[in-house]
Amino acid sequence: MTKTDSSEPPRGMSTEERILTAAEKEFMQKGYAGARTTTIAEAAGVTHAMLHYYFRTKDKLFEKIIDQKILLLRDIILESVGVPEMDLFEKIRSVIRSHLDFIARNPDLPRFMIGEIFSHPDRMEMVLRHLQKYAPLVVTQLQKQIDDYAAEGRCRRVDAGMLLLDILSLNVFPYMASPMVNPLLGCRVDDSEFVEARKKENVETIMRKLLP
Amino acid sequence: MTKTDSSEPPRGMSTEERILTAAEKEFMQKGYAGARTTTIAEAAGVTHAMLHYYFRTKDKLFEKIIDQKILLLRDIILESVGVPEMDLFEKIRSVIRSHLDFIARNPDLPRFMIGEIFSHPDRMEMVLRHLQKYAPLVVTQLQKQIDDYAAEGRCRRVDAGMLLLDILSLNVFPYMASPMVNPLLGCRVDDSEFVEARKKENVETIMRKLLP
DNA sequence: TTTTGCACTAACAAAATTGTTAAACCATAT
DNA sequence: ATATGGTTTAACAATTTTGTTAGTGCAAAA
Repeated sequence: MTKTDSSEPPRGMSTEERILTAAEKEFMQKGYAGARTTTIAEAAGVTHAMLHYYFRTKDKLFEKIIDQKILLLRDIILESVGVPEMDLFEKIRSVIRSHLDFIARNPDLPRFMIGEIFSHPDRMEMVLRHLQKYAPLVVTQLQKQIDDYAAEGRCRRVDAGMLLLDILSLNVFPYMASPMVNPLLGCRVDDSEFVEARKKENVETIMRKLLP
Repeated sequence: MTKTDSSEPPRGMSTEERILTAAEKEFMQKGYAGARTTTIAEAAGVTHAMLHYYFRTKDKLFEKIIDQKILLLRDIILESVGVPEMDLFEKIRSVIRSHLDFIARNPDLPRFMIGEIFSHPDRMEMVLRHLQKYAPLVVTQLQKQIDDYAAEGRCRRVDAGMLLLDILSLNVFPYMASPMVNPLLGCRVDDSEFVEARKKENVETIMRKLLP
C-alpha cells in the first residue's frame, strides 16, 4: 500500500492549493480566532514561512477562504429562486430537497459563518452585504406566488419570510447542532439515510403548514 | 445623571462577581479562543493580575462559566418533561412557549455551546454527558404518549425524536442566525413582538404536523 | 500595638503566535 | 556555463497573550 496517513498533506496539488485546503479545514473547524497558522502549515506539509510567502498574513489567507464561501452562499440562494413559472408546491419541495443536499455537503458552513459574524462582524460585512443583495428577491417573489395561490384558495396566506425561516431552520439546525442531536435521535445526522428521512419529514411539515 | 458609561464595570458587586460577569459576556461573544483575559479584566475594572489571583488560569475561569450554563441546560430540559398526565397537545404548546421564552432570554447560549463543542470537544464533554443523561428520558416519555394518542386516533403516529428536533430547530435557529435573519424578515428577532409571533407560528406548525 | 491574612498593584517572565529575512535550491532561459 | 527568477528553508524577530512574584495597603484579630 502507498503510505497514506489520515494526517498526510494532500498530493497532486501545488503548495498554494495545499495551504488553501488545509486552511479551509482549520478555519471551518476552529474559526478565525482558534485557527493557528502553524497548524495549517503542518497540515499542508510545508513550513509556516511558506504560508506567509504565499498569503502574507493570516487575515489575507482567511479572506481567500471567505471569498470561496461567499460564492457558495450566492449559488444556494439563487438556486432557491428557481424558475418563476414553476408550481408553488413543486418549487417548495424542490427547494427543500436541494437545500438539504447542499447542507449535507457543507455541514459546517452555517455554524462557521454565524460564529464568525457574531465574534467579528466587521470582517464579515461582505457576507452580510451579499445576503442583503440576493435574499429579499427570493422573499418577495415567493410571497407574490403564495398570495396568488391563496387568492384561488389553493393554499393558506402565510408569510413568505416566516415560511423560508421555517425551511431554513428545519434543514440547517440538525447539522449545526449535530453533536447534541446525534445522541437525542440515536442516529448520525451525516448518514445519507438521515438526509433522505429529513427531506421527507420537512417537505411534509411545510406542506401541512401551507395547505388550507 | 450618574456617570454611567456602557463600558463601565458593574457596581455593587464583589471583584470576583465582576470578573465572572465580564468573563461571561466575553466568552459568550467570542468563544474561548477569541476571548482575551486582559479584555475581561478591563471590562471588570480590575488589573488582569486579579483575574489570575481569583481564578488561576483562563481555563479555570472558563469552566466556572460553563458550569453555570450547564445548570441552565439541565433546567430547560427537565422543564420540558412537564407533568406526565398533562394533555399531549397542551403539553406541546406549553413546551414550545416556555422553550422559546428561554431562548429569547438566552439568545446566544446555543451558538456558544455548539461552537465550543465543535472547536474543542474534549473541554465540553461534561455538557454532552448532561445532555445524554437527561434528554433520552424526554424522548421516550413523549413517544409513549404520542403512541397512546395515535392508538385512539387522536393524532398521527410521528417520531418523537423528529418532532422534538423540529421544535428545537424552529425555536432556536432564528436566534442563532439573527444577523442573517433580521435582514431577511425586515424585523429584529429580539423584539418581544417577534417572540410572540414566532410562538404562534411554531405551535401552529407543530400542531398541523401532529393532527390526523 | 502588633500581627495576621486577604485584596490588590506593578513590574516582570514565559509561552505561544504571527511575521520577516537572508541565504540556499532548482528549474529554465540566455 | 551562467544568469535569472520563483520557491523553499532555517533561523530569527516582534507581538500578543497568559501567567507569576514580590511587595504594598488595609482591616480585623490577638
